[in-house]
Amino acid sequence: MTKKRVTVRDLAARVGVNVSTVSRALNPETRKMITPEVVQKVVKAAEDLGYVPNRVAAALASSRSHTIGVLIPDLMNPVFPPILRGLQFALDKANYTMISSNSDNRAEYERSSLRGMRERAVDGFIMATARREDPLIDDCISQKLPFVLINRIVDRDGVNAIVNDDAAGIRMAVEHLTSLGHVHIAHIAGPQHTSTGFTRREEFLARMHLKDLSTNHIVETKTFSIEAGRLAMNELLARGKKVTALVASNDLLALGCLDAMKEHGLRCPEDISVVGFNNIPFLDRMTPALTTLAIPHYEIGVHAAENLLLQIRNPEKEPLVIKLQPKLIVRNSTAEPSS
Amino acid sequence: MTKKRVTVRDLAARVGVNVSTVSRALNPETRKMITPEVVQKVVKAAEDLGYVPNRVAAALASSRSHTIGVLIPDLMNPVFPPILRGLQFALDKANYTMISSNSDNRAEYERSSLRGMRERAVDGFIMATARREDPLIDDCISQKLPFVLINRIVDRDGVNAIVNDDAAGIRMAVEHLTSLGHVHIAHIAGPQHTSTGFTRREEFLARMHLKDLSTNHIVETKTFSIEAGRLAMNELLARGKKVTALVASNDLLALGCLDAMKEHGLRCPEDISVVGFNNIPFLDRMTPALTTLAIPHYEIGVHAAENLLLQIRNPEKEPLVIKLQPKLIVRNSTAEPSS
DNA sequence: GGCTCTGGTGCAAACGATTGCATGAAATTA
DNA sequence: TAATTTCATGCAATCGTTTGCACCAGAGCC
Repeated sequence: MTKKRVTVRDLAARVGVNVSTVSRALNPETRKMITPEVVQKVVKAAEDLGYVPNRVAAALASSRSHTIGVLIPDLMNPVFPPILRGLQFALDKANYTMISSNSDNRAEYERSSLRGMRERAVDGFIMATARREDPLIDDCISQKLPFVLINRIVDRDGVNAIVNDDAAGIRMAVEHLTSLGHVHIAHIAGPQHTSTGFTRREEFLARMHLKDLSTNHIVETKTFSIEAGRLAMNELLARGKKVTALVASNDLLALGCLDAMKEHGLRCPEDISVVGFNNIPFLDRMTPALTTLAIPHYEIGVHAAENLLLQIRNPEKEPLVIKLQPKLIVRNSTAEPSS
Repeated sequence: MTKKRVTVRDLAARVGVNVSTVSRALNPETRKMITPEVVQKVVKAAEDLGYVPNRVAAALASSRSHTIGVLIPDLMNPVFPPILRGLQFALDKANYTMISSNSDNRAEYERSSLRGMRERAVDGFIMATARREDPLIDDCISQKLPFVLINRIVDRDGVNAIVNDDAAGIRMAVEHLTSLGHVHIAHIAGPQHTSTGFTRREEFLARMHLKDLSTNHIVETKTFSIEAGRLAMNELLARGKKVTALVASNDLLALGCLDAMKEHGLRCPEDISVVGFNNIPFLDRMTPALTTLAIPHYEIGVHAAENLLLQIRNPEKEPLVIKLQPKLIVRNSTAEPSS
């Protein structure tokens, strides 16, 4: 009537060995302890009986769930899907799965997500939600939970992270604009509590100083979003100072800037050149196509997963920060200043 | 030295009750069996000791993992992130989590994903990967696994699904074009093994027949992708027949069509009007901004999760198909025929 | 005041694996 | 040939919950 689940016990009975032998025969890591011929038989029995291992039981017994948790601040931001693909690719190879959660940037939600994941006994975390000072991450450290940060990093060190080389990116952006002849360059800075927003702004300042250019045209935003970009640009324009180019802390902000410019009857790149950051898809089809910095998202995912797995296998592993290089993609939202 | 995990046993000892009481006190569904005062004490002890329940053990014991599996065909397609958000929203409320997997449209991968999820003892599935005839789904049915289909549906019935009303969408698209005065209308049809590609094409045929318009201009693609759209459009143009408008089976195909048109020196909408399907983000910023059909993605996710949970709680539930209405978004990739 | 209910708890058996240790036979060595 | 090592396998405890059933005291009933 009620066809019960097939368990290792059933396989053991059928092959005529102990469950422990079955367990070892089925687990690639312990398979070598068992006579190939027995392994053979066990595998066949498993197929015949349609055995589906119960990873939940395995997780409980071994206290390794082969699952990791992923915290994403904003799934609607197109940078994340490719990262998730990269993660999945690398995790698959190691027979791990992920449970992911989108926080919409709400710290409280991140905390409860993390808790939920811990309850589900994940073996580690990938976090893309880090703020520069983040109690959640301090908790993870003090509780010795394995994790790796992506995109955003914290101020303290001793953590594993795979990030974009933000400073290098801004350097390229500024270099690009100045080489076109721009001197009145603005910066729409992202949230300063995130390392991305902060680092990009810092480097912008540094580069501009180096070239003896004015850094008076900086506006900070509260979030990385189109709307925030629009508001910031409105503020910048309201100041009435001369600006012929701007670098936005990311593409969404850049889009908002373009919207605000349109509202003010300003053209891009004729009146103001704009460069973004992230190279999100489809923006090459806009008019103007956005000049931006491409980031190897997929690779970030792959590296993050690999790093995390290393850490899980060897908790003593030295923390590692990998900075991947961005690439400047010049399109037609940037041009020589017309004035 | 090694601070052990806090378990129900510890709480029981501290409060001076049996573990079963602790378990019942902590579980909202059984809490009412216990004296409020005892519940109180247990909860306090849990907080004091920093108890983190082990859902893995709970899942094993109760054979309900409170986890569902989600199969996505192409995470890079912007329709999916909002669906995932909708899913997460509805699952959260019920204290469920999801593990999701992106198949890149590979049936083989879907099969192994599904297997992996079953091993992880998920309580049900959300599948966006369905082909019209899909052995994987037949398997799920015969094994009585709870699942709900989203976006795409299978030919057989008796399944739960939350889909867009594709026929209605195409109807609107054709209506829009004919009311502008178009008569030479082409259709770039998506893969016919998916219900979306198939239904949209069928309805296109039906509508055109109804209006006594020629249906000679149909090209089918193998995938829903920009590149496939480009190739299809090239083929259509190579036929050399007069076409003043086209409806693409989805936005990605529409983008490909626009690319092909550009290569051939054709303008949109002056030479050919184009309407897409899905309303993916940022396409309102292109030139021309794409006329398309908006689909309530987030709601699809919410409904799908709710439906699945219902099904999990009551396996005898009657299968339900919900069709959500799309909305025509007219932008400037469509205009009156110029000739 | 005896008798049935009832509702709160305790007991102990699952759930389905993993894994340290014991065991015994075969293989190696002296 | 005896002693020793090695290797494949078995034994049984364990992981941390859930949950059916037994139990008992007090409440309600006649």
